[in-house]
Amino acid sequence: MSAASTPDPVGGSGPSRRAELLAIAGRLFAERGFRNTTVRDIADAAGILSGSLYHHFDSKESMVDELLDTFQQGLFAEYDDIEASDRTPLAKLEAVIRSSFDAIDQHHSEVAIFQNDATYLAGFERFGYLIERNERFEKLWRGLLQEAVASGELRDDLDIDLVYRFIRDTVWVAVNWYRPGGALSATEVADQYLSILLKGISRG
Amino acid sequence: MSAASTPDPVGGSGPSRRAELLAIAGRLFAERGFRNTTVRDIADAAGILSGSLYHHFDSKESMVDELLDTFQQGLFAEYDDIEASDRTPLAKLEAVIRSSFDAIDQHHSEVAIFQNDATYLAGFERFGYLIERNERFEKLWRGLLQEAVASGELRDDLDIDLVYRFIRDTVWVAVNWYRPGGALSATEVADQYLSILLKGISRG
DNA sequence: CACCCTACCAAGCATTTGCTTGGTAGGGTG
DNA sequence: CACCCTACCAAGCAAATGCTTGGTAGGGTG
Repeated sequence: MSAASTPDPVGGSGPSRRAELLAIAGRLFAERGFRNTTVRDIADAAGILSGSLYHHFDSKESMVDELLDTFQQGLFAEYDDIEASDRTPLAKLEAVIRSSFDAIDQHHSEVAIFQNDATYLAGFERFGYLIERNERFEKLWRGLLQEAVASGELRDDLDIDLVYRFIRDTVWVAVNWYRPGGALSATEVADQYLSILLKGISRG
Repeated sequence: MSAASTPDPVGGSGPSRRAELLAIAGRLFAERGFRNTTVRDIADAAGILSGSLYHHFDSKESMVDELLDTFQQGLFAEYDDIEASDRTPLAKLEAVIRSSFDAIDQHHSEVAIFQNDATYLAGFERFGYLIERNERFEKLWRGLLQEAVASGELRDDLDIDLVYRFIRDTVWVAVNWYRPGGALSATEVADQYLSILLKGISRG
């Protein structure tokens, strides 16, 4: 049972079978939730028997693990670039928000899985990194908010904790209705979201 | 097996055992999700054996059904009052939002269950009413928004669909972090949310 | 041709899950 | 005391679920 080979043992012809299966699993996890997706569901969707999945992966957990870890690494790389860039705090915040809508567009399954199952998964040692990264995430967003208040770009009469949660939720919850390839592009959605967030919806 | 008696067969001494069990189930459903809460979990939390639950309820589904249906009836009664009241569209919208934060405070479990499991449950005939009420909900909120735009109270340069989802999500997602009896009261949270929503977070 | 490797099948096992069945303790009522 | 009702227990069943084991078809390589 060597099984569960390393991610993409080869490097030639199109998406490997392993990558295909992972994408299928991701879609199902995103739709039904991790715990409510059975290995038989995944196998059925792939046209194979459930046992055959274990030729490619150690366990069902390994699949989400790989999906979430890979996705988050990419996202944080973008965040780090933005944080290190030369902009005002508010401009950084805007960039981070746009980058997040982009993630919803480009990595829809992973974002949905994270939104729905991270709390549950974080309860296992294996997924301890979810907690660490969540703290890192919160520190970054909250920090940008505080700097933007300090720099005078944002109102100072609001509860920062509440504003933080407001923004975070508003952005990420969009994964529940946004569909890649739909009427509005991720950029258009981000534009309007930022307009509402910054200027409000009331007239004048 | 008459079993699964009508809600609260008696009418005297404090919360009936049945009501207690329902509250326990609600808390667990809210925490872990409906499908991830087993009847044994509920029974354990209540200090009885799982089979004993079936003296009070027909099925696990009956429990969520009763929880959600009862809650929604109350909520829509409030919405109807507001809609029928004598206020401007924007004032109605504000009232509806405040009423929703109140629901998060007073019926935390039910709101959480609805947020997490409504999509899944709506797939069953028994829960068809969830779809109907969702349409009614959407019609009401969206209608108020349109009227408020028409009356000149709200900006007219935004995508109404997007604004609708923005508000809806922003309000209800709060159930994930708001805790009744916490630092901020539901009213205080509603105040700040409305301030952000209407005026935005940017300065000036 | 012999060998090996990838991707799969066929069968099944242990555990968990929702629910059923038949029974019982204990309090109230005639 | 006889009777009944509520709230439970004890035991277990059928289905679903994650995963294991041993095997095989088929293509590539020496």
